[in-house]
Amino acid sequence: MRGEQTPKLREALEDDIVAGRLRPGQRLDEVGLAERFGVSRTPIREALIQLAASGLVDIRPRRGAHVTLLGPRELVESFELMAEIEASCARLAAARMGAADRAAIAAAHGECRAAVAASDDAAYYPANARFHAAIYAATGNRVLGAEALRLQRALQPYRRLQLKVPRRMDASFAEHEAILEALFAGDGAAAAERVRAHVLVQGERFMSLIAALEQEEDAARAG
Amino acid sequence: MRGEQTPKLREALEDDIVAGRLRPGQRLDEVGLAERFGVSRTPIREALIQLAASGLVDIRPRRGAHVTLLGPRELVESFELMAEIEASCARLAAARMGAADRAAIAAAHGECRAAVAASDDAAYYPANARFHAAIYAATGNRVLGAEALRLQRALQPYRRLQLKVPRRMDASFAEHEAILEALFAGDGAAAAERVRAHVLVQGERFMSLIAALEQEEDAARAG
DNA sequence: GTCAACGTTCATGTATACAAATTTTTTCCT
DNA sequence: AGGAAAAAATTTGTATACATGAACGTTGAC
Repeated sequence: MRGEQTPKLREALEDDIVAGRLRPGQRLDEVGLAERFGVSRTPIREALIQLAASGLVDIRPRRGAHVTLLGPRELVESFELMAEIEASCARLAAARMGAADRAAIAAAHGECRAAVAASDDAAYYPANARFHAAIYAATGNRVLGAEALRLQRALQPYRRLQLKVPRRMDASFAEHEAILEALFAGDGAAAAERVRAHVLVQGERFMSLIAALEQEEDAARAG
Repeated sequence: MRGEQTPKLREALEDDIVAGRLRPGQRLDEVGLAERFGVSRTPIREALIQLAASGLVDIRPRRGAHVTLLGPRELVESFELMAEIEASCARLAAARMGAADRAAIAAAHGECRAAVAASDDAAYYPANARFHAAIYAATGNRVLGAEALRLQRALQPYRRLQLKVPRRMDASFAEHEAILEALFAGDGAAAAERVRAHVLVQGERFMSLIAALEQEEDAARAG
């Protein structure tokens, strides 16, 4: 074959997972994927290994690859890590961001506001992701930014579950405003603390939702 | 073949890199490694891909795999990320650690003290790593701890360069004592700040060293 | 009727084969 | 002799083949 296949395969599978077309826990059959993409198992395996490294896929020896399904504990811990990293980003961004960073953050915030005004969930998600990513970029630290982005993607499949939480968008946007205020005032400590709370509360919301879903499942099984 | 080879290969190569037997920048020839380990290229490639994901190896399409060689900028940024993550670990550990965690931290600190007393560099390195790892574990957050450990290993090859910095061990140990004091007093904010400074100053020491080395090289080339 | 043991089937893990690309070496021209 | 172009050689990326281990269904016994 002509070009390098593995990177394209990795991106395609990553998009499928992040976008929710492949659900957490779903099996990723090598031969099936190979047929679907018209390649051999070799580049499929290499792509899966890379996805496993970034946390989107879980490979267990002789048991195949599955879309990562985080348990309650891992989910809480992952959100705590995300909260810590994002808080660090906010603190550093408050101290270092330039005019372009400021503009990018404000622009993403504007997109969020538009989505809230239109009550458009589908539009709020990417705008929210861009708002956070703009803060990562404003740190000027690419290694840190890449790490934050990796975690953001790994947790994205679980954010989808949160769609049903009532008035989620409004609360999220209000928190964003408080974060932006602290950032633009150059108050790194306040920005960090607000970001930490913003991310942690998301994790807690998931936990409630997951607990509710599991209770439903238990009830369904018992009934 | 009998067992799964890829995990063993990954560990062996990881050890070689972390221990400095494979130097940053060094080429990792697939067929050479395959012959050395008595396996085919397939598991070697898979191990290299995993190492690339954890940051120890750098793979560029059609140009082969090399032991990761961080440039000055990436090195500074990586140490900043490490400092932020370790600071988070310290803050959380101060709030959550139990008696067993306390004992593990104190034990590792004792090993560091012994190495300092004996002026034994070779013994200080692993003891230092265990001291930091004990703090990661004391957070009770395995995801966060795994992330901290991954970074610790990825940066280990560069710590080796620091051997020549005079009185490094004494300064490091004094900083450890201050960190331990804050941790055991339950002062998360102080512990976090002291850990952050402790890690950041290491990064700065490397930078000075690297700058000096590069100047030497330039001088050698010019002379 | 349920459970366990066995055998079949299928997927994974590794080896080998082949093609494309990069690097190195050689050769030719200035 | 120095450099550029071409050819050889090495190396990566992918495909295919094969062996081992796991999942599944079937059959038998209690």
